[in-house]
Amino acid sequence: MTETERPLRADAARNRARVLEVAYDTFAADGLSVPIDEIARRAGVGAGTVYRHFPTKEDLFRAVVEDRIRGIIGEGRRLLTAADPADALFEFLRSMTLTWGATDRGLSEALAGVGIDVGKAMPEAEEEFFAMLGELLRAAQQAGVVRGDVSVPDVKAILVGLQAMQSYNDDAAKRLTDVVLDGLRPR
Amino acid sequence: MTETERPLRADAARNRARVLEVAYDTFAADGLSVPIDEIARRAGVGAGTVYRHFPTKEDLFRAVVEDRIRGIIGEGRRLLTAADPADALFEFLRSMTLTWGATDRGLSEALAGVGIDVGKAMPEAEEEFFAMLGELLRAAQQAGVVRGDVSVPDVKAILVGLQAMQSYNDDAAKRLTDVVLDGLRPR
Amino acid sequence: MTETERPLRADAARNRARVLEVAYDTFAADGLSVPIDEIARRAGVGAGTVYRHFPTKEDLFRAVVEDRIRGIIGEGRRLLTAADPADALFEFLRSMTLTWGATDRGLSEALAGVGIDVGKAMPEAEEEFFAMLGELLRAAQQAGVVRGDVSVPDVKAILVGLQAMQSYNDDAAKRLTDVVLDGLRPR
Amino acid sequence: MTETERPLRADAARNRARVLEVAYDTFAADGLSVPIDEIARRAGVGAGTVYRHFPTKEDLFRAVVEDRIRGIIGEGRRLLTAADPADALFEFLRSMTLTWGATDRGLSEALAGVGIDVGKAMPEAEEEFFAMLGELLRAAQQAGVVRGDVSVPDVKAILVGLQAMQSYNDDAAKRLTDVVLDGLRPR
DNA sequence: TATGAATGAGACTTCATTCAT
DNA sequence: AATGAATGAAGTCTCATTCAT
Repeated sequence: MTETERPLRADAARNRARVLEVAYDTFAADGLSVPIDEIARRAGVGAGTVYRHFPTKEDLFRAVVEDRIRGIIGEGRRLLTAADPADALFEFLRSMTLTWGATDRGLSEALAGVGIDVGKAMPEAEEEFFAMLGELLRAAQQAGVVRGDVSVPDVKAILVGLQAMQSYNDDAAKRLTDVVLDGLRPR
Repeated sequence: MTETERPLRADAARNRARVLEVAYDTFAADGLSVPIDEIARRAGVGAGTVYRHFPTKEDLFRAVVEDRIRGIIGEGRRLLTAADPADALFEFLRSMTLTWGATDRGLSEALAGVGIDVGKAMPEAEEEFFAMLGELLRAAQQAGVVRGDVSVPDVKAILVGLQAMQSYNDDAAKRLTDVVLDGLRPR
Repeated sequence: MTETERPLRADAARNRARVLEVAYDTFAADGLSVPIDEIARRAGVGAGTVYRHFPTKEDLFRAVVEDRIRGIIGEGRRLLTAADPADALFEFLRSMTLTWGATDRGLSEALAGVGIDVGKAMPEAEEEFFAMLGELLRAAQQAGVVRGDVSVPDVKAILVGLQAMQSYNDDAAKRLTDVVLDGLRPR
Repeated sequence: MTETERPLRADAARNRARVLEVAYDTFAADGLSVPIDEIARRAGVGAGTVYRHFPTKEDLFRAVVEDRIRGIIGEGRRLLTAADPADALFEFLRSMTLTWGATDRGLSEALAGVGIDVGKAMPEAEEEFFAMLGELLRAAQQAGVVRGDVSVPDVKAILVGLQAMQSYNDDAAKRLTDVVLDGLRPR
């Protein structure tokens, strides 16, 4: 019933994957303001090829960031089931800050709304992300390890703050993340 | 000790001050990516005049941000003497986040290292800023209201995080700033 | 006499016809500046297929326009035999302007030499077209309804003017075509 | 009371004039689709200079075409007073077609609405142009040399047609302009 | 043969910086 | 010193044409 999108030809799929991979790395290393031409150059393709797969720069952002966010959502859900639900939220925020944030500048920018508005560009992913955060938050609150007056958008705001802190000083972040997160615990 | 800088002619000084003032407001409102031409236009001078006083855009950033940082340093010292030293650090961070941060986009960007690297661009101001932060921190630690294992760079990192949180969601920041700061208190 | 062109395979012939048909409609509706990719898409074939049958965009123009011109030539000859020869020229110019011109932007452009030079691109068709026009003109002149000092190229130029007038203001053209054509009658 | 637009600096005025002059010639010779870079190159300035004086391509069109149209309006008014009012309209259309049209492809395109919509881009000039045409038409109709059922838009449409005819075949136009215009006379 | 992916030369536009007036 | 005009290197995106599959 959905449109049958025929699979990409092998070479095209390879190129698309290559562009996406290069875009991942480049955005991660240098942020979202890298020129498309630079990405094309690093991928060893013409600029037109990038534009064939991703008609605007925002489409490329979307593809990269959406993939990342889905990975993050998966990570969150995995923690929900695998780890102690009480600690899952803390685990998640710690991992987002110290693992993902430390290696992906583009992702941090996207989450902070710099260069792309995730809510507008991919509302579904945003929604799923918030839903997942909600589950983590609820579990933590029910276990009594997080204050009851904290909302999901609050957690997102905290995350943005943690990532900014991490970008600014990775070393300090390693020690401070838990300090900040402690603020979320009931007194 | 210092180079002999002949004093500016009166009109030149006036122009410099005017440019700086306009740059303050403009960077505060629109961030650091505003074109120089726009600043010149709003200041009612030619672009060349801006470049005479500030040979590169970064020099203008530096001047604006340095001035801001000096203001902030003053604010910190004032709190140290005027307020209860125990609360001065919390007061300061709250004010930086909710008052300055909320009205000065350029400053937030600068503190977060977007567009300019404060440590490299104006080491002296950075140093004084850190010194002031150190006094606030020491007072708070001596009063026993802040954990002993927190360093000055840690406080700066916290500040950057708070401002990013504020930029992202002003509403949440109003409630969460104290929550985050609570994390700094001894358990 | 002619080069031995092996007949197209059935499916190739079908594709060629399909492309041509889509190109007709598309050029008619949107003019000659439509991208080839768009035509390929609408025809349901790959761009390469278009280029196999028409090695350059101009070749496609040529094919479309030549076909149109052959249709027009047929129309002229039909009028010569079916209608009163004296009125056939006027009928023809009226029909070209108000019927063909009004529905075929690409044809108007082609006749006016925008995007393609018919005389250079398809001399044979041009020649036949002129021959047909000559017959219409001669008949009209012999009937005494057109000035004797008007040549075939003159009639073509008049036609181009009429079509431009029609493109510019269809409403005015409906009233003015006969006014302009009146100029051709002997005083 | 009106904004005081300070006069351009001498060198800027020279450059602006040079760009405009080159644009005149280039548009006249090659039509309105010439790249801005090409105009800059021929004028011996950087592309940025063209954009300083004419922020968009349409602004440059406007400047060139508006100047031309004002010239034309002047020509029309001159004919109204200098020549026999009865013949002024015919003189004007003849001149537009055989003198201006023959040397200015860009103007013909503009009048026909190709590349720029004069009515939208410079409504005042359009209005003045139509007003002037109206005066010419009224004078001719009062003198009894033009049919009473012809309107100002009709005259404009005729003009577009004549210019297209001229573009297509200058030689024929020389003989046919009067033939076409004869159609406007009462029978 | 058909496909549609890849190419790469531009097109328009912006803006930090330099320089003639 | 001040002015604001000029420069030219990007940056985003389009499209006729070629070519691997």
